[in-house]
Amino acid sequence: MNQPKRYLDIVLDIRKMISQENIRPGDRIPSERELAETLKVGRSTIREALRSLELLGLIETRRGEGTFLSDHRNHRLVEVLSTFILQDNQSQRDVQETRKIHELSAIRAICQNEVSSQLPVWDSFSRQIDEGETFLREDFMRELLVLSGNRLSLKIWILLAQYSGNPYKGRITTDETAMIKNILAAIMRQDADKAASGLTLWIDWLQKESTEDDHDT
Amino acid sequence: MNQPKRYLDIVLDIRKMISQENIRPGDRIPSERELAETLKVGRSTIREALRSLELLGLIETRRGEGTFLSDHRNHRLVEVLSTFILQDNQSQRDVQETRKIHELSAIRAICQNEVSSQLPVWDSFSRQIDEGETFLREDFMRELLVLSGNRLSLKIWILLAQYSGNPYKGRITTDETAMIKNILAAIMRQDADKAASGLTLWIDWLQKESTEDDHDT
DNA sequence: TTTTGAAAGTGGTCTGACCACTCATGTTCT
DNA sequence: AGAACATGAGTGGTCAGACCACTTTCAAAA
Repeated sequence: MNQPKRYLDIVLDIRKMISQENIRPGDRIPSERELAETLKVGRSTIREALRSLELLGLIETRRGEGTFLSDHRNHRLVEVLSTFILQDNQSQRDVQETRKIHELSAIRAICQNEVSSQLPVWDSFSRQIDEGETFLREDFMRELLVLSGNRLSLKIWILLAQYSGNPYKGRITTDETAMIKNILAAIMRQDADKAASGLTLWIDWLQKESTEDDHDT
Repeated sequence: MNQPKRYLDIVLDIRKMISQENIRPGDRIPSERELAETLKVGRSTIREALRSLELLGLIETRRGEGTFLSDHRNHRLVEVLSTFILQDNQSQRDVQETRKIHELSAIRAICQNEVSSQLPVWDSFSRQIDEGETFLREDFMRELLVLSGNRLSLKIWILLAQYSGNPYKGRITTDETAMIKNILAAIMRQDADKAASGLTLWIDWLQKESTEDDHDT
């Protein structure tokens, strides 16, 4: 019977402490020595837990200052993780697929809401396309997630977006303008099914495009 | 000029070593002491890197045996992240909504697949209802997620299920049998839209039924 | 008043020491 | 010979203490 790993308990303890003390993103958490004494474990054990959380981007450490709850704006872990996890095809497919799930649900939610489907932002996107301006695909997608109103879904999506390479990272090309305008039109007339199928079309097209362009970092 | 974190380099070094030595999932990687000597750093630094990778589910350590490349590419990160993500996002609505998103996507995926939509399990559910047997709502939902084939989505769903408490925990009642049979029929004739709308109906009904349980921690 | 610098506090790293556990090897007993 | 046992080497788990590099603070000096 293997003992449960201490440092895992520590991770949970720290999390509990954070919620109990009402520590918010950006706030400082107790020092390593302090945590070690409070939780009655060695400092190295504390550090193993903290380093794990740091690699996940959940906390941020600054030498000489302390350890802080992160604002969820960090990438650090992503490159590392992608080289490990995403080598597995099934995993990578799942990430893409799950991301798509959230995007499709978001666009459906928007269409079903009279307010968010009539927002000037859609017109603005449409006008940008007409005027030959480009924008980041990711910005468009993020807008969908934000306006869907589901903050949890948004957070999950942001995570997945970090994991899922760069088909979304670029700017839209003229090849895509027709598809996007279709989507925008569908949103503005609150046609959820058409908007969803249009978005599916676009995403699938994007992923097909990116499989031909393969880079290594 | 802040020095870059050592243990982050170590993570990359270990990754490089793994690919160079052609270590595959399930294989053993060098011991901590060995790594420390090879990479010319202290053992504690090595451990911080390894613990991070372990929390991510990338490696597995067994006391007395060694450290191994993780066999199953599990997304343990989701579990850890969730405890942090959900802490400030206590809007139970978002959790329920996101859960629904995954359930609906799952049932759609099943309908669009000739194999999974024709599995005997659906007939089995149907027969159980006819014979007056009951089953846990959660078991039905889990079946959906499992058969959707997206393991990441399943992981997320399991998490959300833990956080979203009650409505799914019970057994089906006679009030629901008609709705469920509708859903099952739609699945078996691969009617994704009908299956999805039927499931929506059921879920909304469930949530309406239990509109008195509101906890905050 | 402003500047300076020493001290305290913090994370980063290393070392050496135990402990608990697994496994292979050798030894003893039957 | 075969089986049960004992031992020791190797490994991860944890701890304590020691430096180092860095930041902040604040009292002393200019």
